Amino acid sequence: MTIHHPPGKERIDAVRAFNRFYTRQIGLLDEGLLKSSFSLTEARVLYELAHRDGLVASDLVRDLALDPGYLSRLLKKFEERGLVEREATEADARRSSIALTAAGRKAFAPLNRDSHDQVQALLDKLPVAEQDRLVKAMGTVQRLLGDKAEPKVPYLLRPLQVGDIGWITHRQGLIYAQDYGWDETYEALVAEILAAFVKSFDPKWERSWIAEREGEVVGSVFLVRKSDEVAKLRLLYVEHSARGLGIGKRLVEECVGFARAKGYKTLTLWTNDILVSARRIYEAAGFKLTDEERHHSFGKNLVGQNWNLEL
Amino acid sequence: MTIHHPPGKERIDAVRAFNRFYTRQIGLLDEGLLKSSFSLTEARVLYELAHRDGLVASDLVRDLALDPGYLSRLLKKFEERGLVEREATEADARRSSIALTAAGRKAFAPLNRDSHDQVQALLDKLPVAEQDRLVKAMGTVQRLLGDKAEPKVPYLLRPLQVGDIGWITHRQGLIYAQDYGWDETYEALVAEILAAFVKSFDPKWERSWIAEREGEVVGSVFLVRKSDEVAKLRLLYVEHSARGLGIGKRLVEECVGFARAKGYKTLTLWTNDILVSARRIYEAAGFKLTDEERHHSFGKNLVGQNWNLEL
DNA sequence: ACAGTTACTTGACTAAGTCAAATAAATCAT
DNA sequence: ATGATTTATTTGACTTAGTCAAGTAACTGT
Repeated sequence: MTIHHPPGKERIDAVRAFNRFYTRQIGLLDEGLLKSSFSLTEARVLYELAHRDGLVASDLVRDLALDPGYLSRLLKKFEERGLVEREATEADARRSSIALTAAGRKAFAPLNRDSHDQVQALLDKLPVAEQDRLVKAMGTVQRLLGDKAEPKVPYLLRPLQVGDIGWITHRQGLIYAQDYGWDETYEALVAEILAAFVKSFDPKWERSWIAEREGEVVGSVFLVRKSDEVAKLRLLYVEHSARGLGIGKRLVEECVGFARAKGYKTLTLWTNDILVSARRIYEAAGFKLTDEERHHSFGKNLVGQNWNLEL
Repeated sequence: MTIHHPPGKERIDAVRAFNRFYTRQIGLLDEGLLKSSFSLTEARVLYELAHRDGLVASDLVRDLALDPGYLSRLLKKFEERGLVEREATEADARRSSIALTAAGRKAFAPLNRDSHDQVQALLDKLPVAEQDRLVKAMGTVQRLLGDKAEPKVPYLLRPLQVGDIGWITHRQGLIYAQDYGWDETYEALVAEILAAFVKSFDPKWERSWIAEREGEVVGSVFLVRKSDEVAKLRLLYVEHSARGLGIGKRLVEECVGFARAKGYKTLTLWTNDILVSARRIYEAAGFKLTDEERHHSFGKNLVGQNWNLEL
């Protein structure tokens, strides 16, 4: 089976269709403003002022992509109506920080409430599970199109939760099918290993590390006990989208550290020679190749390798 | 472990944040139009005219949410510039169907190309896998907010593909954790069953059915051979979002039909008494409860049931 | 047939946004 | 420090985009 990536044109058209769709969607949401005395742009400015402190005109110009002249007049009008106050900043006499007055907040409140209610009405039409999907999908769009502001925490490690072993099986199945053409028996092997891990899990001697980034699983590794002296590292993987953050290295380091702390003498692992980037991580961590054997698995001819690290 | 549904307020705020974000996004995309001689609204009208035939003014008013008077003048201007032609419809003399002329198509082409290129440039900043995620997320948003135009094919059944067994494990793990509080050992059981299914799969006697809706897995069922005479139905599930379409019933019917066709004498299954909606499906299909036993599994006290259907 | 709609048009506006030029206060490079 | 540049904001002079209400002609249902 091959994984289907739509050709570029199809993706571009899909994005354009979404833009048309959302242009209309925003138009519909704006209608809610008609009964207020504010335009969409005014409402956007008020929103920013209500939610952020110490704003200066140029911030608004940049963040809302407004014409400076237009904004200047708009703020002047707000000031005349007593909705905002401007105070010159100490550092730079050209700029003044803009803040809503009590009257401004009072004028904004119904606007804000209407917008809130409108969105609530929109969401209420969907069952909760779909509301979650919607929010999640919007978050994905925003994150992918956003200014790539890297999250403060690039990733975090946590133990296994419900849903993880299925998810990891799913992703590993797809990734190895996509990258190396392995068939569904690899996915089945992952499922089997993970099922056994959960069933016979011994927290004293074993552990899992799930790497999560912005709420999504982007990598994992498992350490299982083979004997009093030997632990095995299993199923290391990192999502393509999360490569280059050192997650693979970190996962292996965690394993090694845990194995040492528990007093294992040897940490062993099995992999295949074609998995080059994983191999580099193992080498860097001090693993030595002990033996190789040809095998036919997952629909391919492969060369399996055992690696050991003496602790 | 409980599954976290953000409270309503959080979801509403997330949607509002997305609206603000996309308002800006669309603003940025519109800047591309500045160098053309068309406004955003004009471009939207031209786009519709270029892509749909036999449009009438009121279609545009409805679909693009325009003011009729504004559109009327806009079309008049287009007509004067020779970009569109209007022809009275036979059925209704008030309406006339609007079409781009050759000159209109020529004027639209660079506009269209610019928009295409702009989106392409946007997408090119992302790796292909993320482009796919973006398109998929946009599709989800559009579908959930859209006019609920039910797809023509409500669902389709297909056999197992790479990625499915992990996905099904993931979803079943989460759903049963969410609905009944079962722990991760249930997910492990699903993984184990599915791994075994793939490993020992005998296409002559066994089969899987995956229900897919708009490209997403929404349900599944598996039939495995226990002996020459007995087949077992396993792991029936349907996503909450896809309930009410008769998918569960259909999956069981497919199983029963297959078992009959293969000459099995008995179709058996194991379930738990709390799974009420599944039980109804089994009863409707003619299954009889043969025995029950209390057991402690998945972190709960449960009553397991065996059901049989004599074929 | 005729009351009520619907499809579109026109007139009379106003709000919204643009563009260029001006001003004043920073910053930068000697 | 000094002059050249840049940045932040304002102002003037516009154009465009969009709204609202009223009007006309053609259709629909009873």
